[in-house]
Amino acid sequence: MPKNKATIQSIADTLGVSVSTVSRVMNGVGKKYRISAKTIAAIHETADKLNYTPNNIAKSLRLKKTFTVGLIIPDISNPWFAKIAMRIEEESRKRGYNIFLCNSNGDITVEKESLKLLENWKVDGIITAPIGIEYSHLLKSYKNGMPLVLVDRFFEKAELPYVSTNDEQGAFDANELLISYGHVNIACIQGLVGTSQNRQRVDGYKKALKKNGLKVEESLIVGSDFGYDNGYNEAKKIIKELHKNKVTAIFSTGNQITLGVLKAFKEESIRIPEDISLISFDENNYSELLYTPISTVSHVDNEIGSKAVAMLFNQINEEETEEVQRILAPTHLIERDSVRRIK
Amino acid sequence: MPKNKATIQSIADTLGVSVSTVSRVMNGVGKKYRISAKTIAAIHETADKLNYTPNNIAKSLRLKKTFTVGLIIPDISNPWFAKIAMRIEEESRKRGYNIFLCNSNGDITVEKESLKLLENWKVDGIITAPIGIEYSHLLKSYKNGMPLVLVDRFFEKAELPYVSTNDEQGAFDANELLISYGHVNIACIQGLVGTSQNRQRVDGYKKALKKNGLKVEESLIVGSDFGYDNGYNEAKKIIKELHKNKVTAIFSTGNQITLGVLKAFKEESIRIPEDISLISFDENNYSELLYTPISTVSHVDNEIGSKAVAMLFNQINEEETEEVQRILAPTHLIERDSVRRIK
DNA sequence: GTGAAAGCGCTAACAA
DNA sequence: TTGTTAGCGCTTTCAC
Repeated sequence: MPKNKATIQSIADTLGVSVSTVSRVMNGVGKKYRISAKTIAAIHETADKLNYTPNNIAKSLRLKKTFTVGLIIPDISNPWFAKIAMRIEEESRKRGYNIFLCNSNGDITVEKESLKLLENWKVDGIITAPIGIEYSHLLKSYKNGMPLVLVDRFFEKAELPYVSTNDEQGAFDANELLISYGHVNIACIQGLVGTSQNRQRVDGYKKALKKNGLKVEESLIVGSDFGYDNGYNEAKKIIKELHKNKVTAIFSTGNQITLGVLKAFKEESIRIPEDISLISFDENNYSELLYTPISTVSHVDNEIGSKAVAMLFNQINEEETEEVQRILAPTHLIERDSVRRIK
Repeated sequence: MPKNKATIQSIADTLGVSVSTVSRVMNGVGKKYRISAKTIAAIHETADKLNYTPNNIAKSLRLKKTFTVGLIIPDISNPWFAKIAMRIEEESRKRGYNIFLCNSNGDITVEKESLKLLENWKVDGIITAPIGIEYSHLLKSYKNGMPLVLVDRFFEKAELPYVSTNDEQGAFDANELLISYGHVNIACIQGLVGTSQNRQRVDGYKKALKKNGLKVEESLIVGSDFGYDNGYNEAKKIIKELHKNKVTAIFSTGNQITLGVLKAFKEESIRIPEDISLISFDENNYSELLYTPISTVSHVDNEIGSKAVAMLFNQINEEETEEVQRILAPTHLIERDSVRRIK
């Protein structure tokens, strides 16, 4: 807090009026209290002169309301989360609320600390894209009366409101496409095990296989996180064992994984889709501009952020407290050139 | 602020001790004051039982310090800014500080509002990537004693500390490369006019031309913002007038512009670099995986965020108040296949 | 039309 | 070793 010292008190003192008068004027209810136009003008003037900035901290303490919403995101540098964060910020600002941002770094300990912190800051509500492994802390906070909405990821079993996308359906569709094109040995490069996202996508993959009478070969479900390196490494392994695993198509569960796979294929001179087919979760504006335009599952939904904010404010304003709301937005398939028909 | 009611007062009451005792225990200075182990345990226990969460608002008001830094970013959904924001959050957290996030949406009015807001919240310091057109509000705040650091963009004329990259040099290098490969009619697709970034990049372009005895043709400097659509539209125009403008190479000032250009070229069946050469500002992990791997100017510097935080804390802790610090990190050229030698 | 004063939850100087 | 109390800046009830 820098030195700026002006308060309503100091304004009142220099003008010889009371703090209540200044407070009223600063809050724009001057004429409602029939304070003389002269006084109002004088107050504004000295406020300017003294470089007065209202103290929201004091205001919040007094009002027991901070006009602030806390946001916990695993990684804002991920465009997907960043886009959601942006919408949340915008929508909150429209309602006169500000954002307290916390990165959880994909680390459950940091997530828990961040939650505690936001509670300490007495934010009016919390929106979070949880790591997705544990939720007792979130549930506790929510049960304790903290307005809370989950975005992007959720917990099937918990009584926690969320807005997310139906990744399982998306994954299912992608793999059905692969199967309909004749692929049987499909590798799945998964993301962070234990997250709802990963579970949904892998489940969609499995369901598509089963529904089409194919056996789920656990050794074909590989990888361990949503990063570029994971994609790169797993792709290299798959290529090396092509004679053994007979893989003809890969289902990548995330955009960074896909980029890693592409890099590996390029290094090994593996052509897409001639040598191997690829379909990926996550649509990006560069997807069609890659050396082979990639077929993707798009779960872009610009409304996720705004829906979450709306849900949160429902809770804050205690409209419809009856039951926890859940929204699952649909995904859709974008077909390009990365999948080859082999039958 | 949800209902949670426990305060140190209520803990004190239920235990029949004083608030100071509770305060001391909650702040971990219990034994320093030789409070009995029994009391300490009892306090922690009831705190737990009552679901006590410390009130940072009250604490801040009392201490006149919020342990909070404000961050104003034009567009958090831009990976470049998001990465910086992430580092800033991380580094601040390490120091026990939290982030108050404001999106300026590339709108100077919103930027000004955000600044005012952060002042009202009495943040201990501000880091901002300014829109880059006006800076009087920032300067005023800084002169008033608010610790402040600019990132990514800066004002040559203002006495404001910043950490940014030397985009002019990067642009210069890129265009010298083009020229050394025999290109003479080079189009420059610029970003938002008036921003330091754009100015730097366009200046680098001009300098390279001049230094090599080429005339700067203003009609070849086109475009108006850093978006995808701008790249797309301008590329289409350039192609349409190829017989007139004789353009053989394009210098794109940003990654989204480049993606737009690529899309346009693809639609028009323009080959890179056979039909036209392309070099772009901004390296991304997909740059080498595009249908033609793109030569880029990389200004990736993971240290921008952490340097900015370090600078800010210098100010907050009033170490070295003597002069405003400025850092310009170097860029470097990554050559790939998108530039053709024509002489 | 304006003011006095209580109190939001906390810390820390001073007392005991 | 623990307690009492003033006060951070603000809003708002009650009083005049």
